[in-house]
Parts: sequence; structure tokens; C-alpha cells
Amino acid sequence: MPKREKKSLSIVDISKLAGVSVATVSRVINKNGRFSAETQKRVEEIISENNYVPNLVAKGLKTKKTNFIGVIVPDITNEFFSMVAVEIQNSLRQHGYFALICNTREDISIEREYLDILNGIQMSGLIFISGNTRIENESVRFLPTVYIDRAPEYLGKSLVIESDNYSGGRMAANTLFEAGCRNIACLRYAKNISSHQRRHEGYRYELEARGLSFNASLQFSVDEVSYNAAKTKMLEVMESGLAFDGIFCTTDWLALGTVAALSERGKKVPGDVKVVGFDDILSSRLSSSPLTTIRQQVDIMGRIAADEIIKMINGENIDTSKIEIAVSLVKRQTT
Amino acid sequence: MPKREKKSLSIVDISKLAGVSVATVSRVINKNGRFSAETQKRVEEIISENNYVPNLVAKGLKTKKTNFIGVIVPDITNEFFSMVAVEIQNSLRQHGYFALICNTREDISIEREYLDILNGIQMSGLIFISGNTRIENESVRFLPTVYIDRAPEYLGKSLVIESDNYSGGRMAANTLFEAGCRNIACLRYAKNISSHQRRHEGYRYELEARGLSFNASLQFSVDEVSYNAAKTKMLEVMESGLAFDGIFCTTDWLALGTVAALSERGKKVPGDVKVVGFDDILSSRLSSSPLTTIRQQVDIMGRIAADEIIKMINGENIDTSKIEIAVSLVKRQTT
DNA sequence: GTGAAAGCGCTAACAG
DNA sequence: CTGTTAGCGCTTTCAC
Repeated sequence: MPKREKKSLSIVDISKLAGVSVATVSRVINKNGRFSAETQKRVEEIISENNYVPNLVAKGLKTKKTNFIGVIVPDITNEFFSMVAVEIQNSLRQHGYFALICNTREDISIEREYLDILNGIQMSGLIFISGNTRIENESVRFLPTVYIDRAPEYLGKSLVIESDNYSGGRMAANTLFEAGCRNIACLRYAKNISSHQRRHEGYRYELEARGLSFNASLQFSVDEVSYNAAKTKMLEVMESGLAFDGIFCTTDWLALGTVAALSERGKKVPGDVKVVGFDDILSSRLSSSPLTTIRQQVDIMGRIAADEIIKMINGENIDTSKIEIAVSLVKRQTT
Repeated sequence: MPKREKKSLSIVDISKLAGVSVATVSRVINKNGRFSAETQKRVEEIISENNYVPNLVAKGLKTKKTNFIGVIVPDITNEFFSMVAVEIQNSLRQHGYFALICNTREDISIEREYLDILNGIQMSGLIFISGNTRIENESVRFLPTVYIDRAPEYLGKSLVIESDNYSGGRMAANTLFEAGCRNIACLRYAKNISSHQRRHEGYRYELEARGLSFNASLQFSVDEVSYNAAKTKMLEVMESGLAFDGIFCTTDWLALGTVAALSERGKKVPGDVKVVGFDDILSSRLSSSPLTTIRQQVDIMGRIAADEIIKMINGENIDTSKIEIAVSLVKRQTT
């Protein structure tokens, strides 16, 4: 069976081979100065000749800090989340940090389990991408933390990065209105995630600003952000005979499911009903009815999250507690 | 600034609080026996009262093994990969292991960088999901390793888990043939990944078995597995005037791009040209022309990978060097 | 059933 | 510029 057959070298081995002390080896590895160019050369040669790689576990124990940054994400299978996760991991890597991506499937007990592990391995910081739970985990309270796409109930001293969801909601409602809709429904995520909440608020504000009354019976929600959940839900809605000529879905997957349900019931999109989504994922472009949607700048969100968490770890002053990223309207064929 | 304000307790603190030795605390934590029920109770109380979580870094240093398992994946933004990664992470978690998901973007230097990090943190095993590089990293050679969806050039003593790509290729070609196609093209990934290779071999075999000659001018490839790359390529192909009435794409994204290119040039699918993909990702179901495709069982692949790597780590005998997972035909509207 | 003590590989005083 | 050494938090003999 595959086994580590050659036990790996330690810094002691290297120091012997190089004929210097471990301290010196450590210094050249960490480029801490106080060694001659000559020594450096010899040590570096030995290191690469022997394929030596420093034991980060030992280093972590000694220095009491690691390069680990936990990234908690509800569903990496969802393109929106995976895009920002990838962006975060890549940015962090370039700064010498490693992103530990933890997929929770929105399950709070799994989330807690991961937080314990992350804590155990002494992570230096934590990034939450969306999610719906309040952090009760006492031990995490004192860690540099950034939240993407959802504000925690108790912010503490952490940072929130969000799209301008409110404007996004307004844009969506406005687009529908301009396209002639007067009975504008909304399908959103049932859980009170701040981002979905804000989108909905923007939508509502815009409706009322346009002189349309907010119709409570046209507010739908699903327990799970998925194509299937949305489709099922909207099929039900239509069964019940509720009529609307436009609908804002707080997520592209919800919009995609909605479009499917509408088609299945013979409703033409955008002829009979117009729909607007949120995110601008790839699938929304490739759909049978390419989706009009509100685009979020995932790359920027990820990069900023990485930059800010590093600043926090370094003890730099963060001068904001919230960073809002602009969104934009992408007009396609469902409006 | 957010800072770890309360330094975390160590096993020494706990031992003092509980009035026992560190050895005893360690024993109850690890359930190593040799302590009384009474002691256990007291220690466990202190632990949970104080929210103590053992320092896994120190433990890792002492025991010279960690619960880390590296998972190298080319593009987690791709649904196929993210599905298996999630499955792996979840299975590993249930066995007390932690999956370190590393997204390489197919960039070999990033891959190498991650391998060094993983090595540095003393991972216990390694899982490669697809990818196109040969592992030159000497240090990784002796580690339990499983490959999913691609066989390495030098297998060594590792394990390969693959779909039955050959049969999949045959099914695809056969489906096209049965649907009446006689000029069957193939679009595949340019790099010599074993999985794509096998799919192509199956396709070719089936064509010849059916009495169709293999037409070299109908074999296309792209440098990148993506919707856009496929679309661009197929637009070019049609520009050049090559004619075909069926096409097997070795990936759903390639198929989706192909369908888009065909539509853009006024070709009807499946009327003028029929197409078959591979993977059965969600988008292929939601596409304007829902794709006929070969379904891979990602969940099973992920679960088996996790199970097997754990066996390897435990030194159990692995009695196969290759595990093949069945695929199945999903007939939809492009044939 | 319990404790004392060595030591994992590394860094960081400190001494020279 | 270089070396010696204590000790990070834990597990694990070994002795009682």
C-alpha cells in the first residue's frame, strides 16, 4: 500500500547537512536577515537538493499563528458562491494565506463542526459567505471576521461586504415597471438573510414610489434557494389562480425555476409574464429564455474580502464596517 | 480592531482546573481508557464549561499526522467538480478528516504551490480530481493518493476512480447512430486527460463497429473545457464548411457551447444536427435544448474516493488499482 | 487509574 | 553574522 516511505527531513537534518545551526537555517528560510550571502546559498542548495519543505505544523505551534483562513460557504455547488470562494482562495494564496473552504449545506450543525475544527487548527481569520445562522460560537467572536452577502445579527467588530442589494431590488422592480408590468410579484428566500431582505425592500420601495400598491398576496418564498424549489412553488401559486404580469426573483436559480414553471403552464415569457433575477450566473445566460438579471461583482467581492481580512489580521485599522459593491442591470430576454 | 482578546486555554489549564494531570486530560479527550468514570465526568465538565478546544496543531506535531486530506481540483466553479468535491468533503468529515479543497485553475504552478503547502502542513492523503498534469512533486509520491477522473502517467501505488468512460463514449455514438446520424463528429478537450481519451476511444470504436468510417476531419478539440471555447470553435468549424449531422461532445459544457453555435448559424437541433454531451450537469437540463447526455454518478465517485483514501491511510490493503463507475444515458431533446 | 517527563520541528530570545 | 537553548500544546511511554 502507498505509504510515506521516506520520512521527511527536519530543520535539524538540514542544519547538519549544511554545517550550520538550526537557527541559521531558520533565518534563511524566513529571510530574517543576519546571515551571510554565502551561508544562504549553501543552505538553500541543501534545501532544494533534499526537497526539504518546512513543517508548517511545528511552525504554527511555535509562532501561535497559522496561515489558515476559514471560508464558510453554504453551497459551493452554486455558481455564485463558488465564484467568490475561488476568488478569495486565489487572492489569499497570493498573500501567503490558505483558504479552508467549508461547505455547510446550510446545516447549522455542520457549520458548528467546521468552526470547531477551524478553531482547533488555529485559523487566523474567518470569512462567511452568506449563510443563515447567527454565530453563537463564543470562540470565534474574537477572531478577525468578514461577512459576505449577509450581515450577522451581532456585528461586533467585524466587517460586512455586500452588494448594493437595495438598489438591485429597485432596479429589478423598475425594469419590470418600465416594461409595462403593473402586478409585480416577488419570489424570495424564506430565511431572513440580509441580502434577500434588502433586495425585497428595494423592490417594495420602488413599487410604491411608482404608485403601485404593495400586494401582500403576491409575495412568495421558498425554504431553499434552488431551481426545483422555485419551480414547485410557482406551480402551486399558479394552481391557486393568483395573477401577476411580472415577478422579481431574488436569485437567478429562483428565476430559472419560475420561468420553467411558467412555461409548463403555457405562460409566455416575457409575453404574459416578465421576470427578473439576481446574480447573473452563467446558466441564466444559457437558459432557454436568457434571464434579465441584476449582476453582482463576485470577483470584486472576493478580492476585497481577502484584502480586508489580511489587514485585520495584521492589526491594521479598518475604517469601515461595511463595504457596498455596486450592481448593474443586465437586460436579456425575460423582460 | 477585531483581535483574539482572550487567549485560548491549553490542556494544562484544563488539568489544573480539573485537579488532574495533563496526561489524564489527554486520555479522556482521546478516549484512550485508563481513567475512572468519575474523572471523565469532571474533566468533560470543565472542558465544556470553558469552551476548551484542543489545539490540533500541537497534536499534529506530536503525533506526526493530521486529519488533512488535500483535494486538488481544476475548477470548482464547474458543477461536475464542485459536486464531487462537496461529496468528498462531506464523507471525509464524517470520518473525522478535513478536506482541503485547492482550486488550481488548471495552472500547474498553482498546483505545485498548493502541493507544497499541503506537504508543509503534513497532510495525510491526497485526492486529485481530474487535472492535466503529471505529478513531479517528489514529496507526494509516497502519500496515499487517489485520482478521480484521470489516470496519472505514473500510477505508482495509488488508486484511480473513473467513470466507465469508454462505455459512455460508445453509448453516445450509438445514440447518435440510432437517431439516424451517419456523419458523426466529436468535440473534445485537447489535453490528453485519460477520461476524455477513453470517451473518444469508445466513440470511435462504436462508429467503426457500426460500419461508419472514422472521419479524421470531423475530430475537433478545444484548449479549455468551457461553453465559450466550444462555441467559438464550432463557429469556426461551420465557417470552414465541414458538414456533419451528429456530434458527440466529451463534456456538457462543450455540448452546450456547440448547441449555441449551431443555433446561431441557423442549424436546427436535433433537426439538422443531433448532439450528445457528457456529465449531466444541471445546466444541461435547463438549457433551451435540454441535452441528451451521459450521466456520471458524482456522488458515488466522491464517496468512494473518501472511503478508499481513508483505508489507505489506515494501511489497509486496497485490492484494486482502479475502480470504474457505471454511466447511463439520459435522453433529452438534442437527439 | 494516574502522574512525571521527554520530545515532536520549529522560532526567537540571548549570548557571543 | 552565528550558535545554544527554552518552550509552543500535545501524546505517550514508563513508573507507581
